[in-house]
Amino acid sequence: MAQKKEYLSKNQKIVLDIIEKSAQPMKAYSILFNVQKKGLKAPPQVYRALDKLVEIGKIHKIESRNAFIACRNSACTITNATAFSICESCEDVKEISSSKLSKYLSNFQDKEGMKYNKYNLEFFGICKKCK
Amino acid sequence: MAQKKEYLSKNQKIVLDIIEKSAQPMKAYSILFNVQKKGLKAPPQVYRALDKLVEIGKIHKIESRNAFIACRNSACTITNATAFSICESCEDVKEISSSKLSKYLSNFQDKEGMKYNKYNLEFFGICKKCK
DNA sequence: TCTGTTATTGTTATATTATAACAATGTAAT
DNA sequence: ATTACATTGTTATAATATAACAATAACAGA
Repeated sequence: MAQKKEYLSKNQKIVLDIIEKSAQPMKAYSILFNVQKKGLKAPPQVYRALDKLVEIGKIHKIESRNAFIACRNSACTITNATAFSICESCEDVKEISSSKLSKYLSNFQDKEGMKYNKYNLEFFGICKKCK
Repeated sequence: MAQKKEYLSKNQKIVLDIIEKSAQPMKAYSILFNVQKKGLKAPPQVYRALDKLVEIGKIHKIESRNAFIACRNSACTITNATAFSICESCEDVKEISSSKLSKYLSNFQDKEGMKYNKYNLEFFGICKKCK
């Protein structure tokens, strides 16, 4: 599950660790604040790590929130098909893993028959706790 | 089709006009630059208009690009179910209107049976022109 | 018409998110 | 040792967005 962490650089590990420990998406500058004790002092150090981690699928960016969440899939390489549920009240975010949904969207074609190699879907609502 | 524009305030009309004239999504500060001749001098004036226009569905925000695009639906009130195709080469963006897709997503339930009142979907690929 | 209420606008300042540019260091193969 | 390449460190700045408050306009009810 965490095997691939071995291939990560020092800074990438540090940033991934802090995101994985968080139950919720973290903002870049909140990450920066939290890793300053580990020696990462400047934004580029954090953003570089974030870029790489997104690229390899260890984390995902929640675009509507400018925040980053750890990927909980066992494989953690799915960077091209992401879906999230976001509670608009408590801002709780969960990754949705529905093979039915991902099949449907991965096979989606538009009117001109164009297919896509990547998508990101964000659902919004009020979660059970907040209801 | 443009009936509802009557209910918009002066600044809202100015901002909507410029976005509607653009074939592509516009960034907030590009909008600001373009409306300065019309008297809107500061970011808050643009962002307020953008917020309102998004709220009433006249425009949509492309979250992955921090840009705003005019809604081409006749009704222009659909603010809660949006889907876009984005070319990663030329950055061309089109709103997808597929009743099949919107039905599928509007009815989607997660594992706990939770339904959502809103979603935003962004597809990425290479458009025909760029291929 | 007056008056209170609400929406809209104008304005300054500042917060938040993200990248450019370049120097320094580490790593690993030859 | 030398080269090549990835990673890190650092400073500065760009790009995106909001807070806070004053001024004005729009408008309904007394």
